[in-house]
Amino acid sequence: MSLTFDFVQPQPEPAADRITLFADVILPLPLPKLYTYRVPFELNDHVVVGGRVIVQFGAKKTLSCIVAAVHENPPKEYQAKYILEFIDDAPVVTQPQLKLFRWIADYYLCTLGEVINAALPSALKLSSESRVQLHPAFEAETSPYPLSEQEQKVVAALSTGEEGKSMTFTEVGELLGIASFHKYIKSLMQKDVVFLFEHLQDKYSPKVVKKVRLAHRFIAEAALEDLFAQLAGRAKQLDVLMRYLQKVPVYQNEHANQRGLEKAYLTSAPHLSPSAVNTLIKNGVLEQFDQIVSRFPLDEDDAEAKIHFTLSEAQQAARQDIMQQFQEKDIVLLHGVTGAGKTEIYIDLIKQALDGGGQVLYLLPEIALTAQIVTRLMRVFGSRLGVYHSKFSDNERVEVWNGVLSGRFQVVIGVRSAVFLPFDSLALVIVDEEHESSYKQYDPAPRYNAREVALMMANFQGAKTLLGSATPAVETYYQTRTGRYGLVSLTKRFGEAGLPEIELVDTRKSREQKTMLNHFTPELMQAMESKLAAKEQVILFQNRRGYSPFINCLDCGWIPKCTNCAVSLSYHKHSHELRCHYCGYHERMYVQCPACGSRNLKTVGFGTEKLEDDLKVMLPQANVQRMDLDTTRAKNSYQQIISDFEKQATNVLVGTQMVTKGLDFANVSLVGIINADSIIHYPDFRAHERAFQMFVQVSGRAGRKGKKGRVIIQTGDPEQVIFDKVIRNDYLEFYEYEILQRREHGYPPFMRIIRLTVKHMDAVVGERAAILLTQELVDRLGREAVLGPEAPYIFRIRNFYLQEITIKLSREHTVLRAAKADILEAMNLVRDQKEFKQVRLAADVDPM
DNA sequence: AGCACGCCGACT
DNA sequence: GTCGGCGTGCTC
Repeated sequence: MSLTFDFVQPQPEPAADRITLFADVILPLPLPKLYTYRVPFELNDHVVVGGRVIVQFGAKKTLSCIVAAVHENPPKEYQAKYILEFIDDAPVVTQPQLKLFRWIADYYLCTLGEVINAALPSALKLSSESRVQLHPAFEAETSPYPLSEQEQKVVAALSTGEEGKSMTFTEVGELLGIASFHKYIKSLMQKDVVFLFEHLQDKYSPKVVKKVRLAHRFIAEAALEDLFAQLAGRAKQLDVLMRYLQKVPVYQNEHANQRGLEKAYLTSAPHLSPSAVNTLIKNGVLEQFDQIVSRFPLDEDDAEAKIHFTLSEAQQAARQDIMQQFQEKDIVLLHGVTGAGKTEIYIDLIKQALDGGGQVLYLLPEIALTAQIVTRLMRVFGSRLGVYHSKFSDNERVEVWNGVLSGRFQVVIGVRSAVFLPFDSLALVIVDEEHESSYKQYDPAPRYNAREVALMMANFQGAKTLLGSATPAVETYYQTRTGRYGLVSLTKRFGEAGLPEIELVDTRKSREQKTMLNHFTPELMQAMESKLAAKEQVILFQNRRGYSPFINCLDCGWIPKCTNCAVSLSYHKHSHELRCHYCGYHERMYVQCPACGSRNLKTVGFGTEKLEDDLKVMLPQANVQRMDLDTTRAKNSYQQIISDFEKQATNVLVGTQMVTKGLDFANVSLVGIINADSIIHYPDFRAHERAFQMFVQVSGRAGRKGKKGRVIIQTGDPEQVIFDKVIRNDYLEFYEYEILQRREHGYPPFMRIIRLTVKHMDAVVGERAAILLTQELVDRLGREAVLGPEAPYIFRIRNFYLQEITIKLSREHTVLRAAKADILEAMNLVRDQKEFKQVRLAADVDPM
């Protein structure tokens, strides 16, 4: 595959009997339509739908893009440019994927380019880098323009070496040793000394290991004996050779020698001399060669280590039930309490699907995709398992992509974006923790929900989908009631572990009685002390990071605010900073009030950091660790905190959402929810659902392996209906209560919501645009379907003023289709107004 | 998304 | 007088 090309486009005169092909391509840009390029005739055989091609887009840009369609219809309005180069002989994006991507773009109101951008690992996209080359007509003696010293340097570098040598911009910068080298390139171009071109590079590089093997002529026994004789006295070389022969049974198996041995195995061995290895290579005893290897190595031996487990009776029954329901329904919800052993059931079903020859996709939220679960699946599925994680490098992602394409990986366990992988014969899709809001991508388009995309993909490919959760999304459970989804419930915890006992503690009462110890009620404090004394562990959940959400001057009332967003700055004690949690703006903590000079600066409210600080004082004997966005930013810190907790090096773990899922530690006997009210009182129709899920999920961390756990929820309002359901762990009752609310107020699952956000640097312009958009929507959809415009609670983020419009639609497909067309039309109408050219509009379908 | 073309302020 | 700011329009 060569990626260099020249700009002289072939212009064959099309003969009458020649077929001229055109390709519609998807550019990796947020453009609403496809662009049509002409296929050079002699490359007609190379066009593949789903393959990458290189085209010139605009005056300067060269891009790689995906062929979406090939046809013979020349565009009428314009002259199509030629495709410059074909990168792939076979599609990297398959037909089923293209179909799915079109559905995503359509459903989530975004462009195909945006979907492609999110879907392809960036290493499958090509990067273009500008290069300079000496102009062929340039001759130093005849050039009419004088060159500066710097310019001469560049010319000298370009004229040494072979004809037509080129340099990248970066290299020119390095040569001149300055950052501002662009002016010299520009000047050289004006003087016709150099010209520019774009060079596209494939960013994916396979992993290569250096290997060695015994030169062929020594394989015969006699030759080898001769060799030993020759090397007599060269002890180091003999050592190396002995080690090689020990590891590679040259006699028994000549192929073993062909495969060779990793060079590093010899050079980095403790008692061998690396230079002796090199000498043997130099003298032709050993041959060195490169081998492309997978980044996901797996010894065949590992397959032997497969674990065998048997399902419990309850699990067995659930599995049977799921299979039964799959007979009639494509989608089944497995509603199982935390710790019921859903994973074993999944594994069993995956095995069965693989035996039938199909592919399996197993989706997990990012935080739940831990090394533990991967190791477990590896043991069962060995090299057939691909792992798709956002922490992986791009090269690793390309390998998973190609592995799915080639059939090497039949099972993939992955996060949200794994739905974009090139499956073509899915038999089973599992969406674990299906209620998780992290399945929904919020910011850059496509604003998709991986659960819904997975369901659609399964539908397209005739696969069955199993949704799993202890606290199913209300929308999902509703579908089991309508009969669209099947339902299987697992209500008992695996292995005797009972459900934890949940108690409410009234913080208002404690405050009145002045018995609060910082932010802890005496009940929680006592419970912690007794659990710690019993050498058991504690998890504390507080849904706010930092030390305090804001600080306040006691003398003049000043509160520091973010300069870019309409929020107060949170105080982070460890870094001595005030930080904005929306845009990342930060400044040093003040010693005195900049408004009045007072030193009476008080922190108001509390976050995880303050809890950690307080606990270290209040429980000096305990080892307290904090787990939130701030302590897990570094690559392995999350794993480190988990493993410390697992080894019981830490006794108390304080954290945000992160502590609510995936952590299964047998020794945790107490979970504390510090401030339940902040979770319940949230201006959103899903607030109660989220609160219920969070409380139940975090409670599930308490008590495993036969120990009964205890959960203490601190609240100022214990009368809240939702607590009653949480305490009895009664999902059904919660559901019945919640579905009534949804029906009454016209929320999902009864109505569908599309949220439009209008952003502008100027609040007034933004508001005017929002009013116009609302009017246009009302004209098309009717008054009752459109709510707003309204400035959200946080009305300015990153210097953009926000306005929100909420559209409620009936769930009927035909209504939805028409409405989406209307919405796009209204948005385009606003965009086309001169006054609103700078306005940014975003649509979020099914926001969470 | 880039990048070129096109109209108004501080400099050789 | 020009260099260059970034506003808006287009890319097959």
